[in-house]
Amino acid sequence: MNKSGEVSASVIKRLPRYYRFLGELIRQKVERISSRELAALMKLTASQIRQDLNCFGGFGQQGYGYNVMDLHEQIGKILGVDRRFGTILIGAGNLGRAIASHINFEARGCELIGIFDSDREVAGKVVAQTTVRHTDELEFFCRTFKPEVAVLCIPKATTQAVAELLVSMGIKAFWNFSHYDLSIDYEDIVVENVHLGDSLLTLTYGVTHLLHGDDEEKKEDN
Amino acid sequence: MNKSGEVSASVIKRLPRYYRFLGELIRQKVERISSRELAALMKLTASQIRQDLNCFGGFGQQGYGYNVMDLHEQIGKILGVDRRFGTILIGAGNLGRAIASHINFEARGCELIGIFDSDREVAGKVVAQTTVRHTDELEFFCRTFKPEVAVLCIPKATTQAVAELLVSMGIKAFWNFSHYDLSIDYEDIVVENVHLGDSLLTLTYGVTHLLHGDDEEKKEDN
DNA sequence: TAGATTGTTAATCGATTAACAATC
DNA sequence: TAGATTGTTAATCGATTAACAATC
Repeated sequence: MNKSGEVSASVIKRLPRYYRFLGELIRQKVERISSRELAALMKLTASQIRQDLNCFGGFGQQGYGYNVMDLHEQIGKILGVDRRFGTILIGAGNLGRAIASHINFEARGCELIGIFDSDREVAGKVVAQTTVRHTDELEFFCRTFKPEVAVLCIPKATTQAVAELLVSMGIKAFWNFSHYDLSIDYEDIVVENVHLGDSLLTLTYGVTHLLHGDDEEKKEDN
Repeated sequence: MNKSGEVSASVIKRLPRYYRFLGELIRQKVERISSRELAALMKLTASQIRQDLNCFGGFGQQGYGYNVMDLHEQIGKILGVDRRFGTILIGAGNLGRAIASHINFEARGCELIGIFDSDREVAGKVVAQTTVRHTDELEFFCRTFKPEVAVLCIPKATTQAVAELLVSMGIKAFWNFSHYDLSIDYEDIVVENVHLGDSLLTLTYGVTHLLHGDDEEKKEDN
């Protein structure tokens, strides 16, 4: 945590991983854990864990460590998993359909209430228990149901325009899978870009240099 | 770049994005660009761009800037897009099928030569011009075709075991979409974990705190 | 040559790690 | 109480930014 109450992006990015590991520990019936033990498990330092958690408050107890269930719940609250942000998905192609059916939105504070596609062939089909609507209905839908989060699985070329329309309809956050770096000029819009292609290229870099004996390499991401 | 020839992970993670923006500039027929102009476009500092590029060599020319085509090609070579790493994908569920058809592997130095699934109902079906094989054939396939990269789109529970088998069959790198943090004990294995759930949670954090007037918020990733 | 912009060194900033007093 | 482990401050490390001499 810096001078004011701001939590740095590095810390925030680690929170979901803590949440995930704590969930797993609950499943394994672990009741308490020390920062040292958790660090060993997650391949971090105990120091970092304590620093990270103390950005949000003192969740532990000296001499004991952390109660797993309690810490899991606290981090969940910080992340907002108890929310129900109305969420729409635009673009029901291969990727869009996979995201819609593969991701547990509810477990992450979002509720998928609408799927849209500009292709009239696709509209009407059912994906993840939801009937795909044509994008013609988008504005009416937004006015009626006021979704706050939009998942973009549309081509690069249309992304900027669609995003601007959605912002004007009240969308507050984008989970952007399009190949485009969404940088809205509006303030107070949250953007999370997922560049799968970039991720694969990072891997390619790794293999390329591994096989070429730049003997430093030993990658492990999170 | 640190003392020895090692390039830091932060720099490597930015390379694909440079590559992407330069590709776009080529499409727009831009011939040359200065670090200052590129920085404005990518929302970075000119200093950072010059530092990053100079980890790999002097690609620019004083008083002129960088030749876009040339720089694009150089970064491509560094990433390894001119390679043809034999690549297999395990798990032809929703996500696996979407990845197989949505990602341009060839443009990123990988060639998708096999898709596998443990479900006999799925095996035999065609995904991305490739017939899905049953995992029974996996070992024989690896011995025969010697793939180096594996894309894992399988459930959490099976990931560790599958990964270990694949390492023993000579796989050098994993693009891991399973919910599991793959940390192979073997050295010289490259892992790129894609945690879509974590990414969505980061977004949820953003919306949660945006709407709650932690007025600092103004997120824009990578 | 003069102007522009790089490559590179030095300064700053932030994030991670170490240390330890507080306390359960 | 004694032992363990946190919360937090201080030290270190690395990454980003600024500055500027080199050079096209």
